Amino acid sequence: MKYSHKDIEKKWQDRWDAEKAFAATNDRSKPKYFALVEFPYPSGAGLHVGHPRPYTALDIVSRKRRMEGYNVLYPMGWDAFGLPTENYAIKNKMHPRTVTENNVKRFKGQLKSLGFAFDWDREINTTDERYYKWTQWIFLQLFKKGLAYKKEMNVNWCTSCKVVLANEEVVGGKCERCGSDVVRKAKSQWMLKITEYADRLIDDLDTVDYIERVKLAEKNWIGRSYGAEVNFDTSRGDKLKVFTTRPDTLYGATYMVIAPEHPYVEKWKDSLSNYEDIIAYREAAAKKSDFERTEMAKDKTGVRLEGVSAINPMTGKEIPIFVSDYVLITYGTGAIMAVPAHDDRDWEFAKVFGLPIIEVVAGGNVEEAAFTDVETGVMVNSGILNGLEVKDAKQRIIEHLTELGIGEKKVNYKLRDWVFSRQRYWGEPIPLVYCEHCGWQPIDEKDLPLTLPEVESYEPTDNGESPLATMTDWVNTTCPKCGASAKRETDTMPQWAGSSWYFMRYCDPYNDEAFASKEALDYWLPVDWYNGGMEHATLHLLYSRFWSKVLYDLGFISCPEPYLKRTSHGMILGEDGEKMSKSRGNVVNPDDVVEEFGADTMRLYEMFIGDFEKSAPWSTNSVKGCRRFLDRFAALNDKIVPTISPELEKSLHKTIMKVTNDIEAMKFNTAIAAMMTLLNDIHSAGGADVETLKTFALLLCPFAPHLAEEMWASLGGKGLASLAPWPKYDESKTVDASIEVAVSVLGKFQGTVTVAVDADEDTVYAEALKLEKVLARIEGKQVFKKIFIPNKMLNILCK
RNA sequence: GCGGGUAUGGCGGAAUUGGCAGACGCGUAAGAUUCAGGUUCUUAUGUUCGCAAGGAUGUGCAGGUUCAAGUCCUGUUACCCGCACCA
Repeated sequence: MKYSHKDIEKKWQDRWDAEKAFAATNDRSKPKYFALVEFPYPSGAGLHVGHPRPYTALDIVSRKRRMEGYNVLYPMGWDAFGLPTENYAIKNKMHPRTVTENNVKRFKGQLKSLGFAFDWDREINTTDERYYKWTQWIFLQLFKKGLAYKKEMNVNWCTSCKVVLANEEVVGGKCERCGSDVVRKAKSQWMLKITEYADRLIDDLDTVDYIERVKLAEKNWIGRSYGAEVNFDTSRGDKLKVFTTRPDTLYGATYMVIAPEHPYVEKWKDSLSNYEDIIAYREAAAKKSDFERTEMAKDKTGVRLEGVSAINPMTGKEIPIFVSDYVLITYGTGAIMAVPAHDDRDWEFAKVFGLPIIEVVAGGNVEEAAFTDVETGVMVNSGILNGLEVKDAKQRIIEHLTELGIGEKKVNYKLRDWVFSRQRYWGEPIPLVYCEHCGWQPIDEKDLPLTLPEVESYEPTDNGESPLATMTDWVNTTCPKCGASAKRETDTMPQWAGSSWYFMRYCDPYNDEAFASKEALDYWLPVDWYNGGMEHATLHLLYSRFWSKVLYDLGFISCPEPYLKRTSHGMILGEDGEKMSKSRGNVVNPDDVVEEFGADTMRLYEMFIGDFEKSAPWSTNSVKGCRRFLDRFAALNDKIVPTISPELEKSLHKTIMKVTNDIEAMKFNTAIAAMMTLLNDIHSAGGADVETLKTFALLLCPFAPHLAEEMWASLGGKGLASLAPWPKYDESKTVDASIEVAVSVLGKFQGTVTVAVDADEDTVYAEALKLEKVLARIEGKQVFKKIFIPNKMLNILCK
């Protein structure tokens, strides 16, 4: 059989479509399997060679599951709201919807050309009214549960996109998307209380099978730390509350620092003789972007509050208070007790301002550097804590502070609430109305979806208002509660909204009564295997877990964790080993590869390229190697023989075993290597019988489905190979009757002997003595010990 | 600074978890097929010494444990990815 990918790929794709071969069924008696890949943002650039890597991997898994008899759900959709589309639409004077439609069409064609076994009947699109109706509905549930609130706050403002960014979207002080500077700007924003779920988002990670680095990234991002809150008396007669993870060092607190934005600056205004200086410092700090602020991290600056001081509750000593931008208003209480002897930052600050450094944990030299070790030190200069280890001192002091009523145990998180508003057009409208009498009111659920109005201009406004704000007809409405005139919220939701629950919609995509029926959700959820990019560990993954937990608490779904298993793929780099980018000119277009070599080669290559979890550079030569393998596979069609040797049969069964196991372990590269070995074996043997070749075709089917179908059909296979039962191996045919055992003398390899499986030490030794090299090595010496590992090796020790 | 990861031929990568390092593929060389190029097939291919038989050496670097180390331990270097004044 001459292999021509152009002749067969379209043919089988059409056949799969016509037979709805990959549609999930309603047969709920079968075990289900929900395999999920992150749905793409349909950008104008089209599919990138990075996309097919995870898609192929889970395509292989889901195809295997289907062949194993599962009712498989492997869906695909479009995460289509978002800034790039809107920007492109503005630039080219098109409607974002048109841009989205075009891009989706292109993406879908590309995905189809790769032969993925997606259930296209369940295709979803976040910009579809019938979809975002339910995104809005879920938002309303959050609002009604008190998890959404509006807050005037300093937000991250991208100067180029003219939009507010979530903390997660700011990378190194720059906009994650466009790379422009991000500055702070005070704006009133909708917030979601993800912090209320911080503990569960950490603790429930123990119940799921995520690769470790994803769990770690989430834990670090949430940043839970245990410590205490302590109230310090001040000379104003009020209390200044701090959070510390080192309450054990309280005796060493020689000054305090509050953030420049701390409300006490205003509260204490009358007592502050240098109030102007403090305000000047605060304004200078506000002008700095987060990035600059971090850049200056090395040089500690600050201003002492003249006129107010505090009392160290343990030593009774009066200590000064400073404002400094190394203390963040957004973390803890926005104020700290400073212990220069045992904190690097406090130490640096103390050196600049000439403040006392008092050692309270022995073990270092606090004149040279802060001693921050918590494992080895012993408490000194610390009254009731003297002699204790740090760990015990922490506990003791918290008990003591609690008794005195001036402190208590406290947990803090780095995680901030989720900034949920965007001042852009191409997003889900937030379904809330502001009434002067009733405040913020949800619109009636019957009135959902609240559709995006047609506007003249999508341009963002310089004052930071959403383009929707100019649509007075749309904005002016009536209060759902009292009927008085009211105004709609004009901000839209962030792109993360639609993707926070999309996997649930796949379960029941046409439902108009609910986001999905309880029955469908109970059957399909949780997702059995979810693969996606590492970059989403702290964004999408966290957000969607949060929404899932809320829906779980409200009784809409039955699982507290949406994804049972999460894996992540490595990036595909350019041929030069650098990240693919237009500017480097190293971008490979998947369409070109499919055109020249075929989808099967493309799929095979992307799996063969290396360890699935690691990055790997593209190599056109290696692509050719994969094509060669398929050519040689197709050639088997002309090499049918009546029977095969026991050796070849063994090779077949070993390959079935290896491919079966390797797919589960995501070791797609070695699974393919095993099939290459089998192919070499068959060619060396001069061919194989029909049954062997049919089995081989089934093994290859998840990887290179088009050619596998073609081979299966030409060998007389019934129905589609994609729906045939997955091959089984005979355990007894995977073990060799005889085996090569390595022989070493004094740990040095000398050669191998062939013996029966499970041959004992004496037998192997007797064979070993027939090896010339072994004899030469032990000649004239006395063998005093033999180390024997059955079926592996024999090491002869002599002197 | 903190956290995580990686390091194996000319290249991408294997190695049953301590037991023959380099599977599989690419590339390269020689030969066969072909008018020729391409394709295909055969053989060789870590480095090094040697005409050869054969020897030595070899998994970033330096030690260690062990009969035996790519794999375990200690130290160290380089690169990649997160987070980053989080009290």
